[in-house]
Amino acid sequence: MPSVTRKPQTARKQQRRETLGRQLLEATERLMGEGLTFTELSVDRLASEGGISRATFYVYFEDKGQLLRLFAQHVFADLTEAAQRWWNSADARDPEDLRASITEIIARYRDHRSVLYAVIEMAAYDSEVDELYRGIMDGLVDAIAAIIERGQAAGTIAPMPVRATASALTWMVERTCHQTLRFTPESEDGALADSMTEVIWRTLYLEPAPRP
Amino acid sequence: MPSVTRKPQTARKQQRRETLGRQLLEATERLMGEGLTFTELSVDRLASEGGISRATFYVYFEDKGQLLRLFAQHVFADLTEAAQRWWNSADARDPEDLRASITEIIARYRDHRSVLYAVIEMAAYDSEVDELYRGIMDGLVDAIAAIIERGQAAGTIAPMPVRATASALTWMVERTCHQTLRFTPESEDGALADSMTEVIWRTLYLEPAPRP
DNA sequence: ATGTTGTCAAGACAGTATGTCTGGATTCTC
DNA sequence: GAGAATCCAGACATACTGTCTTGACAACAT
Repeated sequence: MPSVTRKPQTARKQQRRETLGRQLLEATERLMGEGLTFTELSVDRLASEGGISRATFYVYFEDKGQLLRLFAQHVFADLTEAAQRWWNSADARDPEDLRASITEIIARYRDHRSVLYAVIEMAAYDSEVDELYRGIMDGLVDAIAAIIERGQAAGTIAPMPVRATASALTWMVERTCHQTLRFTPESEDGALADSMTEVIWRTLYLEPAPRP
Repeated sequence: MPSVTRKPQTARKQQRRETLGRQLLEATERLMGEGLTFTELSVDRLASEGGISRATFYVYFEDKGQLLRLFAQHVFADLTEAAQRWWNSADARDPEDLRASITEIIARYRDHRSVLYAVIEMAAYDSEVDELYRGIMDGLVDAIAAIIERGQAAGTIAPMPVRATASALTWMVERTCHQTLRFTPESEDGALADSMTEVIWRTLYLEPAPRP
């Protein structure tokens, strides 16, 4: 039978889990900032850097994957918030709005690049992380698909395969951020925003012209 | 001193390495076809499936990474050949040419998806594989950048950040193939080609129209 | 103050992988 | 058929994972 003398302290444990999560997030960012890969980080190294023992780590987390999924949820919440700005203003057809939204997404991506890098890394071989990441990205694709459909209904966006185009644009932003931010300094983020804005703008909003 | 009685048989060894490489490639595709991840494949499992012992594997290959880089070189040669078709015909500004090129790239990508998936997977945490992959992709970006520059010089392509746009389009194709081909059947490759053709066409060749 | 409870670090443990290195068997080559 | 190359089976040291136990310590209720 369950304990009678003391109520289960799952809430307390949950709180502790989150505290440790924050500590370990900082530890992860520190270690990855030194050029280490998340895969290369052993649980021992990670726990030590976070100020706890390996045994304690396993009290609160199943494994590195669960920890990373915890990190990811916070980061994705922030990133999705930035993306929201885009699709809230998408119907306005204002290129400046679009550019500002893309700029915001790039900035958030840069802030969280350590965790995002770890997620992408682990998604490549861990199916649970992969599913989480794909779920998030699918959500973004859906939102853009909705924009395209609204635009087509209103006659402001040309006919095109909705879902596939939304997917192409979404993954373009994701992968370009991922590959570019790793090596280029923040000072070039403007050019990056320009070119992605241009591609999206021309794809979605430019009037079709007769082809030669 | 070096052996006198028998000349070093490095050529022979090299040949054997390639034979084994082919065997192991087939083994890899077989195992990954069963849903296994390249990371999950132990050297032991891989060698057994390829008909050799683990010890023999280490005679011919440093580790799984070197083997994968060997695979990758063949696959990339084939893929680059397909991409060549695009930039050979790019100046012609024929949308049908563009669509045919993209279709060809998708088909080759689908053929080699096991190895490509393994490469992308391992590039995420192995810096040598990462460098190989980035090198290949950089080559593609360069080629597209050259197309854009030629087009701009000829006045057929609008002013835009050359390198960043080339990068965005390249990674769009890469990532969309990667994410889409994993889950959708071959029958949908046509729609995929349509939408990517549309994005590239509109980005590069469409006449600018006055913005609202 | 005293005993109960939750928390933690430390260490032991089995299981699995890696990469290296034997010895002995087999196959190739001259 | 002798000598060399090639292979396999197995042993080895190392490293990491995930589980478990132990003992120390602090919070807390009575």
